[in-house]
Amino acid sequence: MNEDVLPTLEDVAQDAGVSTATVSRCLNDPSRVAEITRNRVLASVARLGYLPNFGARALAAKRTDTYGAIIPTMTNAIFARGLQAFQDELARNDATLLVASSSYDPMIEEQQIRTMIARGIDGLLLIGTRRSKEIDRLLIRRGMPVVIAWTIGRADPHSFVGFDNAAAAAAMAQRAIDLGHRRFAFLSGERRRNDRAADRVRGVKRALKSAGLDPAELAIEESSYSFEDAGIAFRRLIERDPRAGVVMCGNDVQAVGALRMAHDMGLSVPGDVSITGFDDIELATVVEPALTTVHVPHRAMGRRAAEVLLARVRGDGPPQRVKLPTSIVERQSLAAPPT
Amino acid sequence: MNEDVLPTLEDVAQDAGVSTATVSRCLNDPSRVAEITRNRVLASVARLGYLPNFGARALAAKRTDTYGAIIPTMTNAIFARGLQAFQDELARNDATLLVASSSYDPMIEEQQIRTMIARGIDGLLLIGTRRSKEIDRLLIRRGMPVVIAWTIGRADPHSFVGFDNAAAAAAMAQRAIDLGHRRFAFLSGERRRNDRAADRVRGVKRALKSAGLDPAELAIEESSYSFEDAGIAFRRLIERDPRAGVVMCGNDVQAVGALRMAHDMGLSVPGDVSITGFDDIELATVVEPALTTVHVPHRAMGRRAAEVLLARVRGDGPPQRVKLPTSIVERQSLAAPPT
DNA sequence: TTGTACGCGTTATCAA
DNA sequence: TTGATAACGCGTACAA
Repeated sequence: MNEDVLPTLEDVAQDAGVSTATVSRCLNDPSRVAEITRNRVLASVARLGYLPNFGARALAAKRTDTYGAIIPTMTNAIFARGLQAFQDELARNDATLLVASSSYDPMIEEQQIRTMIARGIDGLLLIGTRRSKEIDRLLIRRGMPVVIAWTIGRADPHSFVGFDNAAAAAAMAQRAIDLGHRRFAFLSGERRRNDRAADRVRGVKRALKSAGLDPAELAIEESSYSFEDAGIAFRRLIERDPRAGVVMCGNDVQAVGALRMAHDMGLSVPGDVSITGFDDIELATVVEPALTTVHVPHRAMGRRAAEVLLARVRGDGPPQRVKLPTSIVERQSLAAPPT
Repeated sequence: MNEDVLPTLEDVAQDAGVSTATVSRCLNDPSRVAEITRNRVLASVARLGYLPNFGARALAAKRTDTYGAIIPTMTNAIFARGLQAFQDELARNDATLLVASSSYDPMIEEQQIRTMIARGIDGLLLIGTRRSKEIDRLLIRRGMPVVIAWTIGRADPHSFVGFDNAAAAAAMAQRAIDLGHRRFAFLSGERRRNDRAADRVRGVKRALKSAGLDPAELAIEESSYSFEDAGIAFRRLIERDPRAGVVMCGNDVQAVGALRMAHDMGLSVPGDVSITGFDDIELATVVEPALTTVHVPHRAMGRRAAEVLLARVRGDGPPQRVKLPTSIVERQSLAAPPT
């Protein structure tokens, strides 16, 4: 039946009665070969079931059409959605996606970046800006095109496709202030390892300050992004300030954890205390009360990130900074404080 | 400063005063080189910041240490968790993960399989068994190690790491029967494109039959895996059989959609109607009432799948069939029917 | 234990 | 428009 070994360019060339160069051209730049020969070659390709050898192609062409993405976790819907959009856009451009998750650990991320570079990726998607100078230098030295998503960094050699975390959080705080709230608490993610979490807290403090409130009075607790931990942190916040009118949360998962704990503590939401989320994942709509939260365009971010990265690799101009809009989705978990 | 080109094996060899073969050995099989030379070589590697060229290595070694995974969607927590575990295990073995999602479309999956083969993966993780004979033949012809997860197929050239979908669903039905239920409805995923969905329905019918009930009376509606669609399908089911005592759902996402629709329709759960889920994702614990559902060991599946695949690539024996246990998690959404 | 030298399957340059 | 052929950078027999 079939040979045991896979067909090579050489085999196709022989079968079609042309040189390997012609076969290669047929595959990579069909317009440069006469239609009649091209048809003959493509027929041979199909008949032999030829597929180019990836290693050989990468070696000769110095590119892999492979892109890397390192995200904090795959199990949060926000990254999953963004990643899916990123991959879809890559696929549309005949590129494939290499994935790793860092568990929000910069050291792990650094190792994964090295691995991916060694894997010959053409470009890299990273989340946020918290990483060592060394690894940044390595990226730059290797000329690796990088797009950073989920945030808008300062000027940088890298591209950015994200949104203003501080401004989005500030807007939500302002909304609560407008409703008459004066006592705020914040249930945050780990700010030390996560610049988006830090930015969100910063945004809220800014909003408080410009409303004439004292940012120093903002009670802050940090928790991991699990329902369980978030619930515990929520209880600590309430214990610290039983009169807090709004507990703003770093993301929707934490907000749902807070919601559940509030329920367990016999607190009504938003009657006794308001709770706000961040991200607007589907989860926000199925809990009771539904979460008032910040809508973030995750899919658009993933897609745009891929576009920016692909353009960069193709050499279309300098790094870009794409700032996407966020909005507040009003549902039931935020209301005016009891009078 | 630095050269514009990246250092090669040659550069390292020159720097360390040895041959390229020795450097290569240092990197791939350190035990085969004297400690003193090895140290010198590794020092050069570090100083020059050498990283092996992926294409060259793949070409010469005929492997890429890259594994593919094609899953229906990244946005369902069950696959996200499994995929994360799969990747973690790969990383532990110095391998990386290539990802694509097929949106439950066999044609898309087929194209992605081809892309991944061309990309030179060493092994492949697929979900379920619904695919064309052709693509299966291609996989076999190329000698591609494949592990199929989330189900236990029949004997096959491929490995399996999954669970018995039919038996798990049957067990849940039996639980409801034991509670006294007699009128069942099933809210399923699209069975035509999804063998796990089909198996689950089959399992329930089997349980009904062996309890002396008529499987033909089981009302079935299909929906996509979104809260919205599932809610609509739930309403159709209730309209078809207003006296249904239990609506079993194909997964937790659908069950939550059903729960919400029941709430909107003024039905109390489990007072007026019981609802069961499948998967046991975190979501199941935060809704009200919490879902009684089938617990599936997603992480273990991902990890074991990686182990099986890696073993297969290393040539450790024939394909394996790993069957993992499932269990029923009793929460609040299933109760005895009103008497 | 180390070195020599060839082959892996492409792409791309240069001629024809 | 097509064909020879030289890289591309590494792994690995085989030899020393």
